[in-house]
Amino acid sequence: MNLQEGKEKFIQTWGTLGSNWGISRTMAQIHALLLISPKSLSTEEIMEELQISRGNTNMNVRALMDWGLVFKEFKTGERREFFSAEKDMWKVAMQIVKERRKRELEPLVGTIADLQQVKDSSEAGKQFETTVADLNKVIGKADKTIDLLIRADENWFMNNFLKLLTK
Amino acid sequence: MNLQEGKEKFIQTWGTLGSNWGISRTMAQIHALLLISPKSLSTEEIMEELQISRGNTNMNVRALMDWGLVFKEFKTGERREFFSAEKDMWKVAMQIVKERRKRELEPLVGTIADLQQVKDSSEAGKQFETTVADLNKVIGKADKTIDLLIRADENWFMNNFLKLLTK
DNA sequence: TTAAACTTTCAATAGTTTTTGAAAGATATT
DNA sequence: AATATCTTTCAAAAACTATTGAAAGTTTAA
Repeated sequence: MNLQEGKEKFIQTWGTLGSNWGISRTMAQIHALLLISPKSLSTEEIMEELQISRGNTNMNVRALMDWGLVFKEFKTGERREFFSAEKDMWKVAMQIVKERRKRELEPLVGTIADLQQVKDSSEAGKQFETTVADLNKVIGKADKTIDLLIRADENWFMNNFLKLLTK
Repeated sequence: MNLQEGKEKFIQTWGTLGSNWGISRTMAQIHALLLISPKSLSTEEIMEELQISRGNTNMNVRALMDWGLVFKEFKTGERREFFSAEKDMWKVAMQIVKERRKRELEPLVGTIADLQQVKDSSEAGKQFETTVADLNKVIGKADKTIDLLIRADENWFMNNFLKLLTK
């Protein structure tokens, strides 16, 4: 497999993976393209490389910036914007975990609190209460685990950063 | 909020959540319905409760069985099949993790091995190799973590099971 | 063996999501 | 101030995914 074939396969794979995870295929493909590109790319270059329209490119690049996975870069003497992705895959994974927690877990916690207000002594009511309480426990556990993971990671990063500064 | 409203909210919430995770909305709704139902339900009852067609019900119930989240039950003197969901939410979460690992992580490992065959000394080639190698490390880490999680869980279960047997 | 009860399949349809591309909106340059 | 370059928006179209419901298939009972 040569580089060109490898790039295509990587972009396709990342795209498919993304669509299994509620991320649009194109968004994941742009991300993949930027991940393997040594330099930042303009809208034009992304359009060209992935054969997609300007609007589509713009929308998805902005979504990637919302996710904190892609950043704008300005080049001196250039009016256009250039985009580049965070390359450290561990940071990428952490960022995705963080964002999903914010977008999904947090609203869920609120909903469950509401559902726990339901009181009903029928058999169906009992099962409902048990399931909701049990779900609440699992969500709580997941939330704590993710929190721990993020904290550990941030400390690790902070530690390295400090080491670098004081070296 | 009364039980009926609570049930509807639960089913809707689970459905939305599912669709963020690449699971079809209806599949997640059937799952939710079975989770809060104290008794197993027939196709007919699921159709009625969620206002969906027979074909749709059948397809999605089978998909849930594929995921190992729902089981057939036979009642004596009944020809129809009844369905019930695993109620222990921790087991549910574990089962989802296991299945996703099998369906996504495992194929990915193969693809990455292929991508690591690419050799190219250009700058673009270098970045490609670095990204793929880095991704490989993160995937490996994730895989090991999940493996540990599953093993720990299975041991825990096995331990409890043994305790129960020898009590 | 036939009929009844139930499950599965699948082509057509409905619904949802993504993409396009042209127009409008910015911002910089002359 | 007019023009050029680049970015953003959004309605319409295309692509994709889910759902229906009737027909075919299967199993059980008489």
